[in-house]
Amino acid sequence: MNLSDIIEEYIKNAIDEEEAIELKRSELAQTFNCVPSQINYVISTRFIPELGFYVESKRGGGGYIKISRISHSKADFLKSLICKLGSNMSQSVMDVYLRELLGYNIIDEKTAVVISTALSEKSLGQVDKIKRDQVRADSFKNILVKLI
Amino acid sequence: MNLSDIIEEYIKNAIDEEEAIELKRSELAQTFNCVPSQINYVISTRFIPELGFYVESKRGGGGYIKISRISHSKADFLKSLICKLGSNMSQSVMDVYLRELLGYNIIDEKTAVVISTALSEKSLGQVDKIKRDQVRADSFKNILVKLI
DNA sequence: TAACTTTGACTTTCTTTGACTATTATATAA
DNA sequence: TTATATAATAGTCAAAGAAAGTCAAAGTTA
Repeated sequence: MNLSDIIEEYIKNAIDEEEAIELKRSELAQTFNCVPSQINYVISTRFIPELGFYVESKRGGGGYIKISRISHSKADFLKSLICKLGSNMSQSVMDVYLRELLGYNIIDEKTAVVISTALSEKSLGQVDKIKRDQVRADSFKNILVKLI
Repeated sequence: MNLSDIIEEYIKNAIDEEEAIELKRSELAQTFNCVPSQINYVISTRFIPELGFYVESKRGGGGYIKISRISHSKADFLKSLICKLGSNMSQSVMDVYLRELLGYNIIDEKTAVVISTALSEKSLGQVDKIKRDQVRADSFKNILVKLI
């Protein structure tokens, strides 16, 4: 576990049951003995909307960073997700979506793993590299449609 | 016994009773006084799913290589199925296997649908027809390994 | 000779750091 | 009271650092 992972865990722990929490970037940085911008790094890689979080902040005196959990209607979510998808999808982007679906309880852990594995770079290894992302997008969309 | 064999033994020893271990590629390479990529060689030749292992890793600071034993407590069924599978699988053959897995309660209905959809002829439509059955076999095998 | 092993140069991914910028609240000056 | 300076925050971005991955050439061995 690196520092970013530790900070991530700390924040998730702090949110826990709450709907949202308010942090002081500089305090948190001091707590973990890192530069303040590392907090931004952690937030921008681990508390993104795709993972079910929403972040607001304010600068200046009394500034803060507020992290909230977001909740969504499942059907709407699936539909809008399908619309959003293009004809290409990398494995990492897919995994982000899967985590998002997980976060909203639209799929369970096992299903996420199955999909991720089925369409991993490894599984599609025999497909031309250029086409892999297209095949993945096709398949993923078909699955989402079935899930509705 | 060559170096790769020794490293293999070392890792197997380290896993021993454990479910999984986390290695640092560079540390291990130092321990055995070899180049880091030799660790990849050992892993890719001796810790493959067919031999009962699966491997995950992460690059960058705090990176690691995690090797897990595929647990024995789970159905031998999956293992023997994996061994049985060839390098080609049509959609209809896959669906037969899925129904079988369903019958043994190894997967649930939803998972079966997801897999079937993910690897349907439609989903793989962009893959050359000749390769579709190979890709499906690869992917299916990877899924089975994950299911263990 | 064919298969397996060892090596190393190059690539990719993820993290950490720090200099510089932008915004907000508060104190001070006009 | 209003404008301005100052301090207190947070944001951005790119460079440096820290792993792991890939691939092909060279070496070994059966």
